[in-house]
Amino acid sequence: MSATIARKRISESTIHRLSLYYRTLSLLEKENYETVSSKELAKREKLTPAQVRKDLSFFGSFGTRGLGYNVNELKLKIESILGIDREWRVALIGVGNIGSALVSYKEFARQGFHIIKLFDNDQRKIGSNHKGIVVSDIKDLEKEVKEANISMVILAVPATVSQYIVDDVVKAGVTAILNFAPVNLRVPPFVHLRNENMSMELEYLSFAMVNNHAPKKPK
Amino acid sequence: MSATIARKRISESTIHRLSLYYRTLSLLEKENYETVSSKELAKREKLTPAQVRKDLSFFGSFGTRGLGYNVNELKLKIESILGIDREWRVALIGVGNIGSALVSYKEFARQGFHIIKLFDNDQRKIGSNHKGIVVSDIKDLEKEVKEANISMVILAVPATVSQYIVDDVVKAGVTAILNFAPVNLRVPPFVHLRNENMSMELEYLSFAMVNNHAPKKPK
DNA sequence: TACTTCTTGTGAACCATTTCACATGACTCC
DNA sequence: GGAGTCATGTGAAATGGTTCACAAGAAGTA
Repeated sequence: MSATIARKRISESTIHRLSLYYRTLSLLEKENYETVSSKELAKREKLTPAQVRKDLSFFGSFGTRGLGYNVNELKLKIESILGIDREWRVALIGVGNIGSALVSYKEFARQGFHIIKLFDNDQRKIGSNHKGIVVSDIKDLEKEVKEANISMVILAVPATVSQYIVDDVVKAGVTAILNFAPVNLRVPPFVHLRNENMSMELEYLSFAMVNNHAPKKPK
Repeated sequence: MSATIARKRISESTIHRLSLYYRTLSLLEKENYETVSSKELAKREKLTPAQVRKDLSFFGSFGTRGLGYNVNELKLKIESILGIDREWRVALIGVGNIGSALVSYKEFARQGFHIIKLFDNDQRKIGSNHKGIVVSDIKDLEKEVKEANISMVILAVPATVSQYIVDDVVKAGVTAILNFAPVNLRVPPFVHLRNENMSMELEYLSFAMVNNHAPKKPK
């Protein structure tokens, strides 16, 4: 009935792959597939069928032997595992280049991440309206985060100030932070911090080109 | 003299960590550090010193026993390993939300990735100017990519059209693509394709919150 | 030069993740 | 309902990545 609680520690890669499965299941659903096999799912993600089955097996057994997985059912299961079967109330801090792009990024909302508050420290931005949300003064962070019942923060502020801001965010009681600045932030052990480093993948590409790394591991 | 060619296959995680080391070394350089030990570097990245040394050891021995690594020297070495010791000519396709944010994203240029061409298929955008670059018609992709000697493409187009566009990009002879659309793209085996999935980390956060996953592996 | 301290570079040991391989169950068709 | 096919779920094996532990080199001190 409720989500299976994973006891064994689940690897980061497994979780990332669940995200991929979820996306593909949504697509399959739109394409009116009733069921899907680990083989088909694997093919779409360029993985092995065993990998797919093992990933899912950490959380239960959702398939039918001989048939595969019911697309809609599995999608719902993964939604519940990932915790995206609910509405997350998210604040975005830093309405610059990246920040404003993220406000309009529909993919977030589609997965249940709703940006409902914007903050900045720039007087010219405070009070302005982005996609129906008025930018608040970062000084009111703690108060407004609490009032709006925010549980996640996306940080899109310049690297130079991000440690100060993250300290404030933590003070405001937020325990999940997605950071876009290219810096290593310090947070207390009970706070979940993830970094989105957009240069990293470009650097990987450049490494691969220069070193003639095989683009994909051979099937 | 020239870059050490890695013979053993290097893991993706090692390369990603090199990116991190690079960033931290740049910082250390600014802070006027002469040398740095694997211990200090590890501390800053929340890794073990052995991990740092092992990563570097795949490419040579850059340190001095008893002393550590020369900050500037190691930085240059990593630049050369990652292939960011040169200017990469990059085209960005799709001047929407994300696309326009990326044009102004200074971090790319700082690492040698220069966006010098913009493309879109929207007549209202074609001809407009973003940060000094005039948006070209996607129809002229092949011609302009060749003329401008582009070797990498950043794809920031809607998921629905991205496969068509990536086909054109491949036809134009580009072999390194960074895709921001949440789809699995098909490319020939000789093309390097990386995906930047911005929802993935939010989903990881949500998973972690819901499942009380320890935010960080204990030291 | 002998002694101490520091820190690298690296095989070997350890641990985690992926893949294999197969028993098991579901469905279909004669 | 027996035979054939398909595809899951999962221990066990294989592979890959991380950490350990230590020999060896560099610098400083006396």
